[in-house]
This record gives sequence, C-alpha cells and structure tokens, in this order.
Amino acid sequence: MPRSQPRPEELPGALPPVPSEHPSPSARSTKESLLDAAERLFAARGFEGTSLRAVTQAAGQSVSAAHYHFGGKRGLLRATLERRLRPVVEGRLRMLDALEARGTAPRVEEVLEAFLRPTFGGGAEAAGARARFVAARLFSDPPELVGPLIRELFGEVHRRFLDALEAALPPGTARREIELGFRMVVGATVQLLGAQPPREGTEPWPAVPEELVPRLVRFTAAGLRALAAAEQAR
Amino acid sequence: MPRSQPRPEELPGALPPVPSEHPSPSARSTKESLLDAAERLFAARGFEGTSLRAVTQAAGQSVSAAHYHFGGKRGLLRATLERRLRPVVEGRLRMLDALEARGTAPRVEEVLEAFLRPTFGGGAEAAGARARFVAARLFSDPPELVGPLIRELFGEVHRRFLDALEAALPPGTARREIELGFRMVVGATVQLLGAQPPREGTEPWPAVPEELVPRLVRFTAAGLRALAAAEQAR
DNA sequence: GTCTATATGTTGATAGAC
DNA sequence: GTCTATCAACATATAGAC
Repeated sequence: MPRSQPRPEELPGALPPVPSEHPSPSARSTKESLLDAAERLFAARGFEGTSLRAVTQAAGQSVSAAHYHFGGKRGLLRATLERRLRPVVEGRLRMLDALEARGTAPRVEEVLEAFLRPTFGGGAEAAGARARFVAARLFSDPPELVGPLIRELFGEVHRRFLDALEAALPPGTARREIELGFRMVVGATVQLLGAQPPREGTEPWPAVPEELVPRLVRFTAAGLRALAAAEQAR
Repeated sequence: MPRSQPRPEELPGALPPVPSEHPSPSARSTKESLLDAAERLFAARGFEGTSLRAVTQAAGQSVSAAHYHFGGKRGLLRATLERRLRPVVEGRLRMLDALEARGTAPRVEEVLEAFLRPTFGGGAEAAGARARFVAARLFSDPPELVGPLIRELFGEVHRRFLDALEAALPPGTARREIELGFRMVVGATVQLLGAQPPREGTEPWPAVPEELVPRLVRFTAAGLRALAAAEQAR
C-alpha cells in the first residue's frame, strides 16, 4: 500500500474544498431546484398543505434527496424562507447604516424608505413571486417553526428601526406608541405585498416597487406623525 | 335543565332567537361544540395542519358528526369563518348606514371608525380569540376555499366604504389611490389584530379595542389624507 | 449523492347498526 | 343524529443498494 505523499497540492489550506456549501455543481443545482419548487408550492398551498413528495416531484428530484440536503420538510421550509429573507434584512441594515453614517439626523420618511425599499427589492418581476411567498408564509402555519426564524432574522432589524424612528419623531413620544405605529407600518407593507387572497372586487395592484414604495412611505410617515402629535397633545 | 323557548309565537322584530335552523337542542350544541373546537384548532395550526379527527376529538364528538352537520372538513371551516365574519360585516354596514343617514357628510375619521370598531367588537376578552382566528385564516391557506367566501362576505362592504372614503376625502382624489390606501388600512388593522406569530422582541400588545381603535383611526386617517394631498400636489 | 423500497402512521370520507 | 368499524390514499421518514 503506497504511503501518503505530502504533495504541495495537499497542503492544508491550499484547497479547503467545502467550507460551508457548494459540494458539487450537480448537488448545488439539486438544492436549488428543490428550493425553487418548495418556494412555489409552499406559497401556493401552504406548508402543511404541501407534501414533500409534491415538492420533490416538481423539482424532478427524489424524496430522499430532500432529506439528504435539508434534513426533511421543515428544514426545507426554513432554507426556503431564509434564502429570500436574508437579502431583505441585509438591505434594510445597509440603508439604515448609510443613513446614520450621514451627518444630519434622518427624517421619518428616510427611515421608512430604508425599511421599505429592500422589501420590494430584486426587480419588478422577481419581486412579485418572492414577496408574495415570504409574506404569505409569515402569516401562515406553523408558528412554532416560523416564529423563531422570524425573531432570529428580524429581531435586530426591528429594534434598530424602532430606535431610528424614535430619534426621527418629536422627542418625548412614548416608545410604546412607536412600537404600535411600527406594527401598522409592517401591516400596511405586508398587505401591499399581495400576500392575501383577493379580497375585493377591484383589480389587483401591480407590485411595482416604483409605484408602491413612495405611497407606503407617504402613508405611514403621516400615520406615525399623527400618532406622535396626538400623544403630545394629551 | 333549562330548555329553549317552546313558545312558537313569533313576534316580528322582537328578538328572533335562531334565524334559520335549530334541528334539536342537542344537535345545536353538537354543532356549536364542533365550531368552537374547529375555531381554536384552525387558528392555532391552520386548516391543512389540523386533522378533522383532532377537531372532533377536542369537541368530544365523532368524526361522522362533523360530516353530518357540515358535510366535511371544508364545510366546517366555512361555517367557522362565517360565524365570526358575519357580525363584523353587519356591524360595519350598520355604522356606515347610521353615518350616512345623518345630515352632514361624514369625516374620514368617522368612516374609518365605522369600519374598524366592529372589527374589534364583542368585548375585550372574546375579541382576542375571534380576531386572532379570523385574521389568521384570512391570510392563510387554502385561497381557493377562503377566497370566494371573503369576496362574498366583504365585497359589498368594501365597495361601500371605498365610496364613503372617496366622498370624505378632498374631491378629485383618484379612485385608485383610495383603493391603495384602503388596502393599507386593512393591513394595519389585521396586523394589530395579532394574527401573525410574534415578530419582534417587544411584548405583545393587548388587543383592547378601547386602546387600539382610536390609534388605528388616527394613523390611517392621516395616511389617507397624505395620499390625497400628495396626489393633488402633482 | 442519489436512488428504490419500505416502515409506520395518519388522513378524509363512508357504510351501516342503532 | 350519533355511533363504531373500516376504507383507500397518502404522509414523512429511513434503510440500504449503487
């Protein structure tokens, strides 16, 4: 049996092949195809309403491939959510950083835009599917699975934006009032993302970021200011 | 053991106790216990995530009782939704009627209050469970089942409130702008109903109508006015 | 890494006695 | 109206060949 040869190619650190992931091109495309199919089906029929079989079949993969890569159905949902939510969170933090690195204090509208713009990001076409999916999942089953992920992903962001809003609103506005206003901001945003089933007789709004974001900013900024003003008037 | 009124005398308008059906006292309590259990479980784990067995077991009834009374799982969901949504719709229409029967033109705040107040109705304690359930289901699976019901129940109401808002806002405000604003109103409302899984590190807001409704009215009225003003400035 | 085959449990729905 | 018993279908997960 030939002894092992300390070739330069085998020097430690020369080729640390898989630090975290992309094990092989084929495996990568397997994972990705599963994520794509899962995103589509989970969005359309919900987590519980979608069988793992349906996902793997739509992806042209086997059931056990999903188990190998994601550890099961729940892991697949988690990975699917994470893939879309992470960029939104990073975009929000980046825009808020830029705003705070600037000299002057940010206005309410600027803080809100930093929060809202990445939500509709990714281009007009892709934004539709992604946003619809993510928003739908946030409001759907199973809370014990999605809840911790939401907290993990959004916990810091929400705290920082609450701080920024507190700084931008008139001094003395109660924190609790700002928190309630922020929840309304989130609610209005989710609604415009088009997550819900069609509710009115009116035609659906196109999810064009250029159209929606300014109106969301306008609406919610006025709402937050009204909350702050009413509280100070007491 | 108090029996239900054996008096067949029907005074029109006096107090119609059971409008359409009451096959027998025991059947009624069977139906009701199934509805209660279904409401609780569907709200907690979703429609697809809840087995019919779990519902009937929690209700102390048999699986076939559910089939007999509601025709199956989907019929049970429909009946459960309808039981809670109908009073909200009726309350909204009643308040709007009263507003329009008055001489003077309603203000934006008054229209919004007519829309929002019944949403949180039914008392501080019961409101929590009902609202949470209804809002959760509106945003959850299966759209092809819930969608038509939503349209059937809310179609007319939404159209009438859009008209009322159009009349209350500055003349010339585009209908489309009002529709978008109205969707944000709905979104903010649903969010405050507490339907979603906990999303922030902050403690949950108590769903006390007396606290939430005025703030919702304040926030959304200012938002709608800001939308209208920005559009007229163009 | 990916597959087939299978273990093990649950689902929604129904038939028929009472 | 309500029950028990049972159905066929499908669920997730795993074992082991390649």
